[in-house]
Order: sequence, then structure tokens, then C-alpha cells
Amino acid sequence: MVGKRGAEELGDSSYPFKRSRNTRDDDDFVNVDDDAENSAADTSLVPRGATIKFSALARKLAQTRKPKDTDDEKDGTALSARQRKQDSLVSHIFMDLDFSWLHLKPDHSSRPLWISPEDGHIILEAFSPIAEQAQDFLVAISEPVSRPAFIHEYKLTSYSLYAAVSVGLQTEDIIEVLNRLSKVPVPESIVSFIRERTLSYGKVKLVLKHNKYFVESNHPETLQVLLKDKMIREARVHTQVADNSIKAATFTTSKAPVKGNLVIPGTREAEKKKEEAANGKGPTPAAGGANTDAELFTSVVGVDADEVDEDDENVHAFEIDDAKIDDVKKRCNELEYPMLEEYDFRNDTVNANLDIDLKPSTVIRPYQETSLSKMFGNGRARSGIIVLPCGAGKTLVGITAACTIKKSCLVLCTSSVSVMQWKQQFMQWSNITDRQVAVFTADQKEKFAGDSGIVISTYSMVANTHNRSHESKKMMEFLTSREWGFILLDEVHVVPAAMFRKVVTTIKAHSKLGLTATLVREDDKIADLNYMIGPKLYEANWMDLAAKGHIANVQCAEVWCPMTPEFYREYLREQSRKRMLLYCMNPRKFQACQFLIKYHEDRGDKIIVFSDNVFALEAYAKKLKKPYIHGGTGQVERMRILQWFQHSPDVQTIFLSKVGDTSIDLPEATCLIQISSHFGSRRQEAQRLGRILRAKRRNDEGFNAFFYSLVSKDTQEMFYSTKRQQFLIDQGYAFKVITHLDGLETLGGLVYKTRDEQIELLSSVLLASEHEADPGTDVRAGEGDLAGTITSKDFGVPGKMPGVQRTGGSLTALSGGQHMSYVEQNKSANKKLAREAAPRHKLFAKRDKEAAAARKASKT
DNA sequence: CATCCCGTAA
DNA sequence: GGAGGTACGGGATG
Repeated sequence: MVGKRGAEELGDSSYPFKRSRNTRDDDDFVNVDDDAENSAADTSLVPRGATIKFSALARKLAQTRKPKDTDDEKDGTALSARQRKQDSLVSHIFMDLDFSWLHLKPDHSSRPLWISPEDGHIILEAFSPIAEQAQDFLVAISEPVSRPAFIHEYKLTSYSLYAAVSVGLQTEDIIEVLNRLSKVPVPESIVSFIRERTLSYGKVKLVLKHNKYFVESNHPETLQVLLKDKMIREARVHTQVADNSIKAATFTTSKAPVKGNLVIPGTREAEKKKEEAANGKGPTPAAGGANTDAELFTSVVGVDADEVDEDDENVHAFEIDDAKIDDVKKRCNELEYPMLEEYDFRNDTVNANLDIDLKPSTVIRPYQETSLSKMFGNGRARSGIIVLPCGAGKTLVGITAACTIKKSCLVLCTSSVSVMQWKQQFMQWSNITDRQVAVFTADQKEKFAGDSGIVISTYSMVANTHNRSHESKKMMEFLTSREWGFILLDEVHVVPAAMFRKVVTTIKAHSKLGLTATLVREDDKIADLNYMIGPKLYEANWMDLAAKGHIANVQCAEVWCPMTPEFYREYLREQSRKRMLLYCMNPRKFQACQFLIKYHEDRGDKIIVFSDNVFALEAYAKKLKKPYIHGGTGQVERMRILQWFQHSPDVQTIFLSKVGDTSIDLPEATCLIQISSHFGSRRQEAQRLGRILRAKRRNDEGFNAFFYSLVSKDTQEMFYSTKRQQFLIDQGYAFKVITHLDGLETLGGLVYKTRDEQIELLSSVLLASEHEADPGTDVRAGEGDLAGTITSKDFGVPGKMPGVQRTGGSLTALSGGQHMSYVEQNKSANKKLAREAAPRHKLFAKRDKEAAAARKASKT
């Protein structure tokens, strides 16, 4: 709905909803309201594929509509004829998505939700007084699709309902609350969808016992159902012990999965406990503890959470082969019996406890508490994923979780830099000693002392199975031979990659927690996380956090830089691979960049300029006399530049290539400029924005951080830019379009001001791109060599990149994003312009000749 | 440290 | 619907 979202839409195929619209015939909703106010238009959702404009139009059209319609064929009155005509008119606009037949509740205005009967999309009026509560609830049961300022869109999916169930919500409560919040009665299709999907959820568990995996259930029938599946049957391991009913030895079932007196450290509740203890009162039984969960629930739901009566005494289980865990989990998901992974860590007597706690001074923020309460809601540790924006303290959430579980813990990150950061954070926030935190990277292979501790490592270190040094082998043995209480997966969105997913199976852990800021990938693998790690337990709303001051408030802008005529002419002539270089090196973009740097340096901002293209990066940095770092920059040099940037008032601006996206620990910056950002990667865009979210609040104005994308007008860049912004727009960020920078012309020392300078630049660009085309040049070797332009044979072929253009139905339009839609108008005119044998600058005459000669030579 | 190889993103 | 062909990091090795 919001452009083409593909990758992150979970469980897309799983809708049983029919597209039929016979409801009109078999219900009498339409006859209920004689109230003129309840015109048909009000009952229409803002449907998929229709714009807001359409709905306004529909309202107008339907204003005269009388509530009675359709079945009075026999009347044949002029009225019903007119009605039919109008109906068909409206229907024509909405096509299949005309939901005007939905019955609107009399007090609909006080209810914030619209529910689409067809695809499970839920629209929330974010301006409603109870929007915040409704949002809490919706986040629990559905996937946020888009959350701009006023209208939020969510979507019910199998996975989201799975998540809802695993956080403790029950089928009827979900339906009840939905109904309470909705302007229309929850459509039957939705009710049955929820029932159907939640029926089997939570019935099967995956349990780790004595280093072996068991599929466990209270209902032997369920296991029989699963065993009917060939794949699962083959994964089963037959043990000599009684096959079907292993009585769990250590931590089966006992009783009631209520939160009991589990206290997550660092929370207000923990504070309370401490006070009580200090007052000598001793812990009041079930003080706070048992309540907060219920409170949380009731505050949202308005009904009491029933005591869950699971667990009769007998638990049935069968063992499965560790190598096939991944497949079995996947299969179970497909069979609609997703396996819960819960770790009853407090009753685990097999694995040694770890003496770890948060430092008394550490207090966690409300949203961190919320996300953790989803994880520990029933007193056990649920596996799952927590999504928090960068800079919102993901690390602390992970550490707090580790402090709650108090068992051996394995932390996995993407780079060795972040390994060190995690260690440092562990030392900073918790009372863990240096000896208990072991680091496992290429240069450090430590083991912790004692029988429990924390190991921090990288994915590649653990996933790599071949070609290991002796020490690594020994270390791996250490990691794989033991049972881990808890595994923390940093940047969890990388896990679905073929290599990294191996870790999930090779390491045996009772519970897993994935942390990420951007749960999107440009491929379709993100859904795999659901069975690999677990459901998404919590996803923060960036705008909320910004509003509450936890992360910076960012002003986003896209700066449109027109191409100079010379550059544009070359752009139109060139093959796709050189095009990109041309629009990166557009002199006007140079100027815009210079202007913005100047402007923000004067304000006292720290500025980071990103460029994916190393050639452009160097050219810009050298021209504007700023330090730059790219992949080829040595470690020492990097540190020096970063030190300058952080401490020296003289260095306010640095230029970074892709290195800055990951693994460089960037100091705080308040302004970010992108000069080349290719291939619409939403994750990269979000990650870069995250670099400035830590910015401290400044009191003097509303925004305290700035994010600019420089885009050459009328080039493919516009196209990718729009796509890249999608994620942020869905998070509620509004991109402003700046077409003119005030005062740019008068800026002193403006670069490439004269035409001659521009042409010189152009020729150097063309020279470079020629040079780059030489076969056999090692891209990595050359400093100053043109290190690679990304190309694709589809690059720039119209119609070849589906889904990048924003479609009319997008709610993101409401965020101001509609200005972003970019379609290259009148392409044929462009081509024509390019074909016309306009006189080119004499500088290129020679080059053209050579190029022609080269082409000829290669043909023969 | 440079070099290889591999893996990843998009 | 899928490959694209590049910048980058990590690990192992000499």
C-alpha cells in the first residue's frame, strides 16, 4: 500500500479474506441508520489504492445518498435508481475497496479505528485522545505499516497475532478490544481470521534440556499432528527414554506463568522494592509485580487478564535433531503451530547462575521497560525481537535482559568494533567483572573464568565453519558444547543472511533476543526471523521517542540541485554506469554541499557528509578541504580524524564513505548531508539518520538535528532517493523539498562558479570514468583511482524498477511525502534532446572520437 | 602489515 | 522475478 513494501510485509500471503462483496446483500447494516449524518461516505475507510482525495470526493458524492438501497429493486423508484447510479459511481472510484456498506457505530467519532474487512489493515486516527492507548494495543497485535503525523496504518498478520498471543493476549480479548476501539463492528472476516490464527498458537514449545532440543506440548494430539508431517517426523530423534511423555526433569510446567515476583532491574518497580527493603518492611507479597502486567493489560484492554490455565501435569515431548532445528521451526510455522520459546530461567537448576546486576545508579527509560516487560511478561524469558531506533539505548535493553536472566550469555555483533563497545557497556552499566566478560574475535580469544559468564563475539566468528585456526576451533567447541541461557543478537536484521543464520542453529540457547533499529531488508528474508528468533515483541515509534526527548528531533530535507547544462547533456548521452558519477559530481551539488556545510558550521554544528561513491567522496573532500575516511583509510588515520572531529573546534566536518554506515563508532554529530546515495536502501538511510539521533537537545529551537539529501534534479537519483526515504516516512518523518538555497549565489569562495571550472570538472569526471572502464584494474588498490561506480544493466531502464514510485494510495502522502513522488516526465523528450546533435564543447570532440574508435575495435 | 579469501548489502 | 558487480569488514596466513 505504501509503495511496494515487499520485504518487510510479514505473512502477506496468509489472508483468507475473500474479495467478494456480497455483504451488501446479506446484512442489514445499511438499513439501520436513518440518521442523515451517517452518510455513506463516513463509513468508508480510506481504502487501499485510493487516495485521500478520493475519499473526500466520495464524501461529496455520497452526501445526498439515502441510507436505504439495493434490495428495493422492486420499488424501481427514481430515488433508488439515482442511488444505484451513485453507488456505481462511488464503487467505480473505490473499485473493490468500497467499504461504504460497513455499519458505522453511533458514537464512532470517539473511536479511533477503521478496520478493513478485506486485508486486515487497520487505520488509526492518531489525533484521537485515546490514540496512545490504542497504539499500545495495535503494536501488540499488528504490524505498524506507516505512522506519519495524523493517520497511522497497521496490519494484522499471522505473525503479529502470534506475537500478540505470545505476549499473553488472548483471542477473545483481542477481538473485544478491537471492537471497542473500532468505528465499525469488527468485520466477520477479521474475527474469524483472528480466531483461526490464534487457535493453535502457544500450544507447542521448543525446549532445550541437557543440550538437546525437544518439541513439547501439553496436548499429545498436537504432537501427533506435527509428526504427521514428513519433515518433522524425519527430524525426530528416537531416544531410549519413554518416547512420548518425557516428564520434564528440571523446569517443566510447575504452575502459573504469572510474573510473580520477578523484577526487571533498573525499573521503577525495582526502585520500589529497594525502598521497601530499606524501610524494613520486607517485600510485600506480589507487590507491584503481579500487578503491573495486569495493569498494563487493563489499561489498554479494559478487561482483566484471566489467569492462564495452561499446564496440566503431563507434558509430552519428542526430541529433534539440532541440525534440523531451523527447518522444524520453519515447518511448524507453516503448519500454523509456531513454537514458543520460553525460558523459565528462575527454575533452571542445571545451568549455573551468573552474578550480574545493573549498577544501582542505572535506571532504564519507560520504553525500555515496556519492551522488556513484553519479554518477561509471564516471568519467563520469551525469545523475540525488540525494535528501537538507534541511539535509543538498545544496548542497555540487552544488558538489562541479561541481568534479569542471570545466566551465561552470548552476545553477537556485526563487527569487532561493536564487540568492544558491548563489553565497555556491560562494564559501564552492570556490576560484571572484567574476568566474566570474555571477548572472542580474531585478535582476542578469551574464555570467562568460572562456569558462567558472558562471551561477546561477531557473527562471522561464530558462523565461519571452515579454515579455523586451532585456537578458534577450541573456542568454538567451548561455545557449542555448552547451554547458553541467553543469546543476544545485535543488528538482528543481518541474521537472515545465509551465513549468519547458521549461528542460530549451532549455538544452543534457551532464549534469544534480537535487537535492531530497522527491521527491513531489501530482500524477502526478514520474515524468516519470525521462526529463527521469535516474534517482534516491541517496536518503538520514533516520533514518540523524539517528542519525549529520548532521541533527537530531526529535520529532514531533500535538496534538489539542477544539473548544469553541460553535465546534463553528458548525463543523457552516457551509458548508465557513468551517469551516476555525473550526477554525483554535479557542480551545483558541490555548491549546495559547500553552502550547507558553511551554514551549519556557522551554527556550531558537527557535520558528517556521506558519499557511497569513493571517487566523489575524495573529490568533494579535497575540494572543500575537509578530512575524509573511506574503506582504504588506515586504522591510525581513521582514529586521528575522528579524534579531531570530536575534540578540535577546527574540524567541524568530516566526509565518510560507506564505512560510516557500520562499525565506525561515530562521535556525536548534529547535521548530516548525503551527497550520493544510490540504490534505494531504506536500511542505510535509516541507519545514517540514526547517526544524529543521539544529538543533545538544544533549547533554542524545535529541531536539533538536520538531515539533508542532495539530489541532482531530473536524474535517477530522484528515483532512488524516494525509495530510500520510505522507511523514515513510515516512521513519521516528513521530508521537505528544498529547491533553492537562499544566499548560495553570494557565498564567498563558491566552488565551480564559472562555466570553465565546471567544464574542467566535467572533463575530469569523464576521464575518470573512462579510466575506470579499463579492464583489469584492481578496484581496491588504487588510492585516487576511481573506485567503482555501481552499475546495473537495469539501471535507468524505465519500468524496470517496479514499486519505487509512490502510488496514489499511500498514506505516507499525509506526512508531506507526497511532494517526493518523482516521475521523470516526458522521457522521450529527454532522449530527443540527447540525440540532437547540439554542439558539444570542443574538449570532448577528441574523447568522442576515441570512444567511437574503441567501440569499433571491440566489435571486430 | 599486506594479502588472500569469503561473505554481505542492495 | 532475479541477477546485478562494488565497497567493505573479518579472518587466516605468511
